[in-house]
Amino acid sequence: METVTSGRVSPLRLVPRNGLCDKCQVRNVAACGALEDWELERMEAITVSKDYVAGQTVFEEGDEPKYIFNLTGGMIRLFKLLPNGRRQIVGFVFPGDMLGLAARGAYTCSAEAIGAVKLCRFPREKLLGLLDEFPNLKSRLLDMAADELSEAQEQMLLLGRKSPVEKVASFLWRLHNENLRVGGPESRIDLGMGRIDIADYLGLTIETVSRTFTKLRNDGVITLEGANHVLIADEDALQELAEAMGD
Amino acid sequence: METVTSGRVSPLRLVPRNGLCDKCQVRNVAACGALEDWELERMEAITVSKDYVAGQTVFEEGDEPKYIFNLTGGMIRLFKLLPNGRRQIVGFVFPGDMLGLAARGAYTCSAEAIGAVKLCRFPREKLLGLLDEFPNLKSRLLDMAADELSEAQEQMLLLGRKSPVEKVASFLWRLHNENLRVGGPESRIDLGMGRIDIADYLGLTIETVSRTFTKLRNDGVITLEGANHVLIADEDALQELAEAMGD
DNA sequence: CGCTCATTTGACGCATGTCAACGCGCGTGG
DNA sequence: CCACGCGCGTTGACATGCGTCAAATGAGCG
Repeated sequence: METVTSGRVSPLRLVPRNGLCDKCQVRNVAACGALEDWELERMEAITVSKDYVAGQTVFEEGDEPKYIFNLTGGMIRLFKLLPNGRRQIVGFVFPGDMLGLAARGAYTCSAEAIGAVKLCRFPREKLLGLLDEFPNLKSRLLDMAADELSEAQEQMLLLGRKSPVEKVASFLWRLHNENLRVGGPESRIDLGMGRIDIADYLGLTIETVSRTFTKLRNDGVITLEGANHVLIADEDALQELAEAMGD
Repeated sequence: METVTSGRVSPLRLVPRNGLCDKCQVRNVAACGALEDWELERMEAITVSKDYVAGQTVFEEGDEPKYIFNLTGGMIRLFKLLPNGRRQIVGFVFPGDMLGLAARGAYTCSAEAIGAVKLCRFPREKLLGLLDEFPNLKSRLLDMAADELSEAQEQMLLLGRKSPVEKVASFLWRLHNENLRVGGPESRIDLGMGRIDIADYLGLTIETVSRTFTKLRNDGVITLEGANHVLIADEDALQELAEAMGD
């Protein structure tokens, strides 16, 4: 947050043009925030806006990566499948995040819309071509890749070495921080997905996820508002569980 | 393997100079392979070669990332620790790989030499400065970050959804392919690390790792040559286990 | 009101972690 | 040269936490 990223946003003026990007909600957090106006125009020329419905596939693992995307609304799950059907969700995509960037030769995982989704689509080749002209953007993408890698490492720690309670607490803690980042409500978390997605993200079964929510409620750490909303009752306790402070 | 990476190596001539890089063993696989001779000279000017002994720390999670490294010999483990001491190894570094590149603001994990290690060290700021002059290198780093991310996703799948047998088989399969990549022996795998490292990489205990090796031996998939060398007895069986084809 | 699907809860078993003993190789020192 | 200790790996006995299977409950919607 306090790095290269933050210094970048300020000097941009949003001059009125008639393109997509002017009304883009995520421009301040997305990669295009690194662009000057004239660069943005070039981007816009190769950009198409696309809508997806809940459950719709954006791309599948192994597909030729013809496009790179920028999520402007909704939420996407990235996952890999084993031949026997077991699924691991390797990440969620939030508004402002890039999608399909890291793919070289083939998408390394599949992407599905969780709810209704809106995204900007760029032909991969053309975007990569622009990269040579816009060194700013290239650096920005490198930074984003670094952040993704860092998150992936954190997730490996979670999957390999955390207990179910710690996993669920970590998951809630992350959503909470994502809320804070985009200036959402203080302590009300919208899960935005079902128990299956949570389970496949945390390497658990839906039953264990459900039981763990119940346990956290009984321990006074959270309150449940229906199945899809969580109120943080004891923020310190949640953080300690998430970071596995108590043995 | 068949992507951007492979086309890159051919046009380079190794003109005789008196620098470090001329005798570098990994130049063909490392990032510096993307450089022209005059660029390489610039790199060399900021490069220092360093040696580490077994178990020595290269950097620790949270440290300010003053340096970026390129491993030229030996093997390094990257790991994260939980407050209670549990450890997750998030990756191994092989000769030719970059180290500490993704860090922004702080190293995201710790790095230790597994055996004796030799690496090239670049001051981070200076290297990043050179990036603006060498767009080739920047692209190459972006590609390397993409590959790392892909590996991380594969590891998440392993940690979250594979059984112990599948985990160990995957691990052996990876070392096997790494062997092939660098033109090593066909079916003899040098583990190069102890059971604790394997366990902390696969999210298991050392006992389970040991029992799993024994099971794979009894099932005729591998042969054990001491504790540190594995012969692949049934390559197809190993691959099927690694990719979780059965069940 | 009743269907369907998601979530919760319960009962049970097994796989994997835990704790402990043993064997082996290796270096050190008597 | 052998005795010893130490670290590492293997094996065994045991327990328990999580997955599996099944049923109950609840929410959304026609």
